[in-house]
Amino acid sequence: MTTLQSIYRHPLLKPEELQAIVDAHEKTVYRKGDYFLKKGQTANEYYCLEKGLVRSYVIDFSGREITTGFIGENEIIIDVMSLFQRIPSSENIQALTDCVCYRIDFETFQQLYHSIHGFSEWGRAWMSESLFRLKQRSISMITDSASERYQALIRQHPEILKHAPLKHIATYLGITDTSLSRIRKDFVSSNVGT
Amino acid sequence: MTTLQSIYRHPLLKPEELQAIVDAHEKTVYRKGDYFLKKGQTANEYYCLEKGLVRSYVIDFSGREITTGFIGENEIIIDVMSLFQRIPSSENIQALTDCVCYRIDFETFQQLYHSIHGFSEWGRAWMSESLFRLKQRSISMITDSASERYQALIRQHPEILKHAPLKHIATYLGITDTSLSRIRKDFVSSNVGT
DNA sequence: GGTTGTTCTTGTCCTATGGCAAGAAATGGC
DNA sequence: GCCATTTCTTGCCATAGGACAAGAACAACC
Repeated sequence: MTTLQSIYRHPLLKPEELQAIVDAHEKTVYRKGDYFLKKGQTANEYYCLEKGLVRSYVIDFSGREITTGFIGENEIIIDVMSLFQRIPSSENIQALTDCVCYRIDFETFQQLYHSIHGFSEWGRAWMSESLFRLKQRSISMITDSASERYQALIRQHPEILKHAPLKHIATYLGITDTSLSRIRKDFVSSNVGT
Repeated sequence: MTTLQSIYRHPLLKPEELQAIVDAHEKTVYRKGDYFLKKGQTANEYYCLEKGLVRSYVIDFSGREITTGFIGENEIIIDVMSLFQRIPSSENIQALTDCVCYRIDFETFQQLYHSIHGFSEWGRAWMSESLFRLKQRSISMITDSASERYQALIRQHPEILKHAPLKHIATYLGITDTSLSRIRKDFVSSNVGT
């Protein structure tokens, strides 16, 4: 199963429709450090990530980078608000590693979205799940300790450890890199022998 | 401008299409304490709120209620994941006051959604904005102090003060009601004479 | 392979918020 | 109006995580 097939899997998409969607994508390569989207730009496309790791972040009022998300393989690299509302992005999206991905531009997407019934159903399902995950994240910020959030993140995205510096992970968790360093030390020593 | 017209305003919706959408809703009344949706139920409709205030919440692992959102007038009362994915809801949605709202069931919605081009555009725009607001909330949990978050919430939804007990507001902000009580005291005294 | 910049760890002390408990105030039946 | 319940405030002490700074480890570049 390819990246695109796994991303677009949906019960209402017939094989030939899925094929049409897949064919609308164009393979693209990004190098570590490249930007998929910069704050202030209006997105004109989105990307399905086959290989690599990506980070999105915003700059807060005091100039500090706050990581808003990590995007892993078989996930979509997109600023929904910028792409669909045609407004300048408020976040930056940057490759943490070299990336292989599949690009589709807005116009092509729109045309497929409105001509293939199952595709707009897929789109709504994808948005629903994004909303759900984001809500889970908000709840986790409230109910879980920083250490629990760290462990959950690493469980879901172990590749982050290799490619993102502590400070990026820390701002995603809502703590300082100093604290994360201490949390990680406790975590390691509590695992000795396992 | 009625509640429904304000909620469904969209550049691609022609007046007669908007009218068809509006006509598909049925006025309903809820009493304070009533549930729009309970955890475990699968949503079969959503509601546009004309008058009143609503709270959504989940129960965490230790049995504590965590407020996940407040819904005010001219906003939509919905569990997106449950309604569109046809799965049991993980949250409870409850009226904090008597409410006047307009109900539309899933089947009717689906039919309009797929027959009126502008309506699915509207739906996607609504989802985009929901995602955006939720992301802003996550960022705010990281960059702002509890006191700043409280003040922002009250600015956006002053009616919450009258209708929600401290403990509901506190869990939404991610703090205890004790802390919120102290924060509010500081806030009041810092505003003496203004 | 040294130099420079970045990342990570660690120490010390500080602050925001939590936990718990008691009492005061408000609210809701009846 | 009275009682029971819930909500809100306050005090005391505990704790998680922050601020800052120094040094160690690592990486990158020439």
